[in-house]
Amino acid sequence: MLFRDCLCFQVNRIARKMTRIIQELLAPYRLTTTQFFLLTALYEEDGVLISTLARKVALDRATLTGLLDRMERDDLIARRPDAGDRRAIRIHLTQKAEGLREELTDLYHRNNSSFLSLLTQEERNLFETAVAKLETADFKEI
Amino acid sequence: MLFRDCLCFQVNRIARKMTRIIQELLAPYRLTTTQFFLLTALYEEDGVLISTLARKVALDRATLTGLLDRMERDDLIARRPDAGDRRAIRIHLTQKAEGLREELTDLYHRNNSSFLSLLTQEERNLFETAVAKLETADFKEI
DNA sequence: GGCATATTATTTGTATGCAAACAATATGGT
DNA sequence: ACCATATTGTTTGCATACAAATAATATGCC
Repeated sequence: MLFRDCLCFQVNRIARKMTRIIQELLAPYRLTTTQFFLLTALYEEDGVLISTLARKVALDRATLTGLLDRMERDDLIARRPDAGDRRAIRIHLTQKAEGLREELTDLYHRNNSSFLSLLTQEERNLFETAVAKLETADFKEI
Repeated sequence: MLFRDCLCFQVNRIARKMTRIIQELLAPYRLTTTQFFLLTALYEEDGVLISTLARKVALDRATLTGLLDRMERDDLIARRPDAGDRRAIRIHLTQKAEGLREELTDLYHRNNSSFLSLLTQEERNLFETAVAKLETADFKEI
């Protein structure tokens, strides 16, 4: 078997490529792809705990700490203490982020449609299946 | 459309998960997943130029500089000047890396089989097609 | 109430990953 | 030979990404 046939490598390669493509679209907004995804997640539900957000975007909480630091610096989000739990912090969108909501949501849909338009319906279904299978697999005994 | 339905996000998510799974398998060898892929590429063809290697593993040359620095530090590869072109550098596997060839190749196949076993033959074919489409698309006008 | 345990977010340390700029060297046209 | 241009690998600066350890706070059990 050849190196390039490795499934993990292939997935990583197209992940990097897709990320770079979105990155270019985001240049006018001075946002990274990860920040864009995080904003999109927050547009769906604002004021969530950092832990909840981490689960939603499938990133480590430690990764979110730095990410949120930079987004707070750039006035995109604000950290606010949770009322009931003094350990917890809730993330809120700023006015600036709200102002970008429509444009970024539109960009999100256009970009996703662009990716999806490359695939047939059958391929889209497969992708969903494959993602679901890889997502739930535990790979305990390789 | 919901955030998690985004194709780019999904691909990135499973890429991270697959990478983490390989990472655990590699723990005994003190190798990262990227280093493992680079070694696998070199097992296929040794003594290649850094630029060639960068194209093969689809990484930026700047990324390879650091990667190769660490692998040289860990005595896995050696940089040697090219005979004909004084700008060029060829990457060679060390004895230590050669000593790991069989084990790592085996791990590579077992792991890849494990991932592939989740998919039916039809799904594998469709996946390959989808990856190829995403890989060759240029996304000039989104 | 008191304490072992879990959860929350952060810190630290390391390793990708890329864009832009750079120095050294090749190459091609004249 | 000369010079504009391209290519090669590196450097710098920035932004992920995660493991392991940590401090602060909740929770559950007695």
